[in-house]
Amino acid sequence: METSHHLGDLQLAIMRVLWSHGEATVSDVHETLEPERGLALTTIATMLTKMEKKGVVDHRSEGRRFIYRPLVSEGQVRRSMVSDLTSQLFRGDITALVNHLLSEHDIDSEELAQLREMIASREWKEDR
Amino acid sequence: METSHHLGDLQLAIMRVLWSHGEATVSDVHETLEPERGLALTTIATMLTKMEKKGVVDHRSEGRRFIYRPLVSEGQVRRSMVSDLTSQLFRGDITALVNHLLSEHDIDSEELAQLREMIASREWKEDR
DNA sequence: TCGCATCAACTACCTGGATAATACTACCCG
DNA sequence: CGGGTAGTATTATCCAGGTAGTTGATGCGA
Repeated sequence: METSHHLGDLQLAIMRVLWSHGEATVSDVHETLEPERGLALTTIATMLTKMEKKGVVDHRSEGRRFIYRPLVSEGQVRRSMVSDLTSQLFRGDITALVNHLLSEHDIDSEELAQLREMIASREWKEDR
Repeated sequence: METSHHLGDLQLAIMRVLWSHGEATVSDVHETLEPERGLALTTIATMLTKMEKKGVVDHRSEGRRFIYRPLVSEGQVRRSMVSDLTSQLFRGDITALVNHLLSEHDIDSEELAQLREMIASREWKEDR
């Protein structure tokens, strides 16, 4: 598997709602996203239908309303999207991506220290 | 500026040809991509037209054929696409992305050492 | 019970990426 | 000079993401 779950912007926003709520109705999602997006409720509903067709969410009926539930985890989506980008732009070379991040994006010394920490603890784990 | 140069798969492949050749005709691009993609020449031509309309390439005529030239650098595209992904998936937190890379993608100890090196040299540069 | 509010279904439209056939044009060669 | 060829322009299709109106069912409140 590892079936390239490529999601668009709105789809991600919807997934984020589902991930944090566990499950949600169309209205729930709509209300949550209303402030920053101001989309019609039908837009959300349509999107959820499409996403269900794609297999990233699922629903069950409760009375006349649909309760949606994520079928893929945030981790899966991240892995898949990060992998896609890495292979597209860096021929799959993760260190090349990190190198890019270090040289082309602003990282302050505090963050650098954090990164050093992360790597160190990875290395310990490695030769355990 | 920093105008979000979001490119699709084929568009990236075409850009890569232009970046490595400096400039190229439609046929050049077509011949280069033929092996792995097997696309019609007109497909490449159409794509280049669209890309020109978007402002990522440029052309001049030489006789009856067009010589295309990239208008954005590989670095710009990378920055822009990596930034997009980072803000989409990690709320712009670069260290979160690196953390994700470390824990969710396979990195061998040699690569870890490389990363440690990168960070170290960054830190020196930082407190110069 | 009747009408209104709620909610999903259906349909539609726009954009951009990907793909390609067909049409047009200008040059070169015989 | 006239036609074939090389090469661009035009046009079209398909798909997915994004956006939303209209319609249809249904249950709740007066």
